[in-house]
Amino acid sequence: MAWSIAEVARMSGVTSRTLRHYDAIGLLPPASIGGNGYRYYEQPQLLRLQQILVLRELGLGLPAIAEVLDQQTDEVEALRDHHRRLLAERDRLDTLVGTVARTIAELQHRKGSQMPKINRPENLFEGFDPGKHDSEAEQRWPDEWAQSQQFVSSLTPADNQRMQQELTDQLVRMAELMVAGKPVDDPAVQAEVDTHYQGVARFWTPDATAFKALGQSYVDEPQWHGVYEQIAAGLAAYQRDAMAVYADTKLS
Amino acid sequence: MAWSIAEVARMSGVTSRTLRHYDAIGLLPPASIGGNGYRYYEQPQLLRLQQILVLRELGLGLPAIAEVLDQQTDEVEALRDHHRRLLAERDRLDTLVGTVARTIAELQHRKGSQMPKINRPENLFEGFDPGKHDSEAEQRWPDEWAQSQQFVSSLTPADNQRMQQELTDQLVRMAELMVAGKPVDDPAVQAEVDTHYQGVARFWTPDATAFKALGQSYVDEPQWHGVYEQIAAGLAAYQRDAMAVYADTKLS
DNA sequence: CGTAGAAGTTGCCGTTACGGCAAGGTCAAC
DNA sequence: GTTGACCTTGCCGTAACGGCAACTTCTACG
Repeated sequence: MAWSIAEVARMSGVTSRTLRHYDAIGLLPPASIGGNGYRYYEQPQLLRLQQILVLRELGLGLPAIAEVLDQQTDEVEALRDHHRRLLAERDRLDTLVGTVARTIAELQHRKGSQMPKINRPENLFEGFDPGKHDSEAEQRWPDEWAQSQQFVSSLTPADNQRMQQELTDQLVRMAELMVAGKPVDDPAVQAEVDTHYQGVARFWTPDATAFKALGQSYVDEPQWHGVYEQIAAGLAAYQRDAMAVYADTKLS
Repeated sequence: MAWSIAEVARMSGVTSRTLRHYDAIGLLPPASIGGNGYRYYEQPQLLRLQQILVLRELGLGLPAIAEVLDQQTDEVEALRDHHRRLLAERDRLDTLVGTVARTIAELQHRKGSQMPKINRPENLFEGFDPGKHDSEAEQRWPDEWAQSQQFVSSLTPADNQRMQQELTDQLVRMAELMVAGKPVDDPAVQAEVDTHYQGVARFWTPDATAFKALGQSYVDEPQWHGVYEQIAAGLAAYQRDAMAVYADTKLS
């Protein structure tokens, strides 16, 4: 009784592609090949296939399986050899697992303690006097300055509280982008600048030059600079650069 | 300062072939390419290469490394992912190691129609009468025999208990070596025989011929033979052969 | 200034055990 | 005769390069 390749595949659970492969490497030649080139398998081939699959389950390589089944190598010997390699490989993975785990722990430790730290102080705007800054803005854009002052005076303490909260959120998000290494022209960073711009626009509407000057003031004005640097080192300059890009691409 | 590919290879310990590969897959493009097609690297590339090698040491794939270094993926996230895969693979190998070991044991069982099982009976020396054996030794080495008997009579029951414990340990270790397929001239086996020799030397000091005869007696004398075979089938003959090798190499 | 030798380049094959696909021939049934 | 299932060979791809071949370029030396 001769079986076709698909029948053997169904009976054994392997694919016909695999059977062709085993034929190609000489591991399991069919019992006969028809005049049409078809492969036909019989009982001995099925037995051999089962033996192949058992050894394959153990992770033995196909050349090693062939040697064992062709009696060129003692089966126990081959398996002991294989066992040693498995042990070595498992031990290697074992130490690797430990190394990777320690690396993860170290990275998290470094991130949370030493390197680019992101703070979120509660009293960020404590002692922040609105009149003590923006002196340059007051001189260069007097109309807008007056408009802005009028808006500020209309705010309730609760309004102030909420806006400070919003701003702190924005700063922290920006700091995260900076720590993540995003360049200032990254879309995510620019989206954050846009949020900032919308916030500023509630007070007054800066053009490209004014917006860049505002960014520069975050670095120059000690009060603003202190606020930014309290969040994360280098954030003031990062914010200024991001705002400059925004001014150039969206405001001109 | 620009370095050629071979200079970078020497500095970093990788091959130039690897650097070309990293260029080909876009992982580490050179800083510039000369009109002659030569690759030239500079400081930032060296830094990136070091980062690549660190992550490669952890077993991370090159595409994953590229994602991490290009800030497309969080490093900790990638490593956690990698850690999970490593754990799964290690566990797979772990079960495979057990499966292969059991298969080897089963094959040996079938092959010798005897189980390579190692027993550790508590009553190994129960009913063991020192006077009922070593009859040949008594005749061939009467002086040493008398000396040995004198030493035996000086032992307390606690001494006897301890020495039986020691001997059982030795036998079990020897059985493990046998089951592991070690040949009798394997260093580990010979080290075990040496321990055995030191133990015997507390009673008397056999030469090569006497030590071989002692080993043979473990096979011939029913009481000793029973002790060895209770530990593992074939252990008596294995011990004898190992002792013969030891006598030939160390005692003559 | 010509040439040898070192060093650079691209490109292709091989590694493991197949998976997937394409082009084309064959078989069985209607 | 046609259709659809089944078969064939053959090539590409996988991970991370190693190795080799064929060819060009740089550098030092007599």
